[in-house]
Amino acid sequence: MNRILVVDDEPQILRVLRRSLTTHRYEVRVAADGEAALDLFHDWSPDLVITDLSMPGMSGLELCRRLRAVSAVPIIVLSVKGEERAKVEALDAGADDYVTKPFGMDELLARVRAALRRAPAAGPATIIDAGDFHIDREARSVTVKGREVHLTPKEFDLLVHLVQHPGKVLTHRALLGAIWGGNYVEQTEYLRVFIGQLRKKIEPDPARPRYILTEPWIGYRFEPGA
Amino acid sequence: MNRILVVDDEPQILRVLRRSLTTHRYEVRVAADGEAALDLFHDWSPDLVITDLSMPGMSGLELCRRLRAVSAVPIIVLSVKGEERAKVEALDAGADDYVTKPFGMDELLARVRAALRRAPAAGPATIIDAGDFHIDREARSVTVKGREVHLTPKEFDLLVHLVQHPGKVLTHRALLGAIWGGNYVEQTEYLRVFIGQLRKKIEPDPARPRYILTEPWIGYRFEPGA
DNA sequence: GGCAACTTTACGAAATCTTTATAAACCCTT
DNA sequence: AAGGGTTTATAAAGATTTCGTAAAGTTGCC
Repeated sequence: MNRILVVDDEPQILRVLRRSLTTHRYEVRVAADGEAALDLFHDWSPDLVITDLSMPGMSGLELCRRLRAVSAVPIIVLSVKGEERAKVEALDAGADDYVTKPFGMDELLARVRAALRRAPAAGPATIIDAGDFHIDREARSVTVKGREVHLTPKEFDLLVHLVQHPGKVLTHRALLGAIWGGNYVEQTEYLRVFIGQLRKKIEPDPARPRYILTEPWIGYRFEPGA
Repeated sequence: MNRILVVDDEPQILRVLRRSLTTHRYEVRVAADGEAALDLFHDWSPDLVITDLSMPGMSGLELCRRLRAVSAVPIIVLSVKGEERAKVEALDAGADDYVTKPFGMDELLARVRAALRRAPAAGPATIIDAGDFHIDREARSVTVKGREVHLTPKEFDLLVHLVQHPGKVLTHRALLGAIWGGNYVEQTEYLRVFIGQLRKKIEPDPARPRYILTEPWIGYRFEPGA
């Protein structure tokens, strides 16, 4: 069931949207302003955001930008303004779609479906199964061939990143950027020691790795066993 | 530069769209009906499709479905109909967005940007198939006639470069510049030894090369087998 | 303080890249 | 077709960079 966050300062709109969306089997939460929306977004990680453009405090435009800074979640902007200028601004601020009020509920629902359909892989699954590996991202637990292994946070993130791209070579920079952030893309020594730790914990014979293969001068590659 | 395929049966609309899109640095091709659009799509693989809804022959709706059957390319549907019904149908047929004529060009351009922004980064093809060769650039793997061969980074880059220009002679300078950088265009000895290494790994009989042919005094040429 | 996780350092081993040497192939001139 | 000069092929030694690993130092939290 997809989660939709609705942001608007008019209680009446909120009521209508919530009811329609709920009856179409979406899970809905609402926020009355941008601040509350951001909080709810972080706590609840919805699959789609529908926001009004003009709100007290943070505008819908600003909300788009703030969301885009941290997420690729689909955003649909609602507004009474039909002016082209506003549409262009909103779309360039990161909105995926722009619907002018008054709108037909069926159209909005169709646009919601379209936005969700193309959503980047419908949100990373919380459980990952790949070969000998079983990973639960929520519980942050890992088992290899049924044997549970304890990983530290960084080790866990590193493994998840590798497992999510089986067979592909991930460059040192890509891994460092993903786990440690963009300021650490040069610290290849971090990678060396953490890959070493990981192998010690998950490889049957750490000296001759079977899952995490090194691609000299480039990066590392994950091969799911079996 | 992004490629956009525009489909409409009205020459006037085509002219307007082509001009606006071209001046905004998109590469544009047009088709007057669905059949032509599908052909052009396969030959040209555009990054985005803009199509009218009502056309002679295959409708825009049908075109959406046919495209969706083979691709996730973003589709923007244009139509004079403002009826909600048509919008819902088009969006559910796989369209990403729906714009009613008459529309503002700025809005359409903004929607084009939005659609391209969330498109899965249509970078240069990651998989290259040429004759006996199968190269996956993401996995950095190479197979020749199904047999996997391991290449070092420089060897890999060199091979990819050759394979990307089958039948063409690449000069020493061009290859050196592409793989080692502009400061090494004179080090033809590098090329000699790396071409040698490559042939040792991929040629059935390295002494009588079949894939990587030398063009004396000029450079090297790649011939895909089969 | 004690513990776990992370960061930093150091060094031998491994892989790749660079350089060199020699033989073979090629082109041009005579 | 013979010879000289140039380019190419190949092997192998040398240099450089990176990788794996252990261990010591640091940070933050209970």
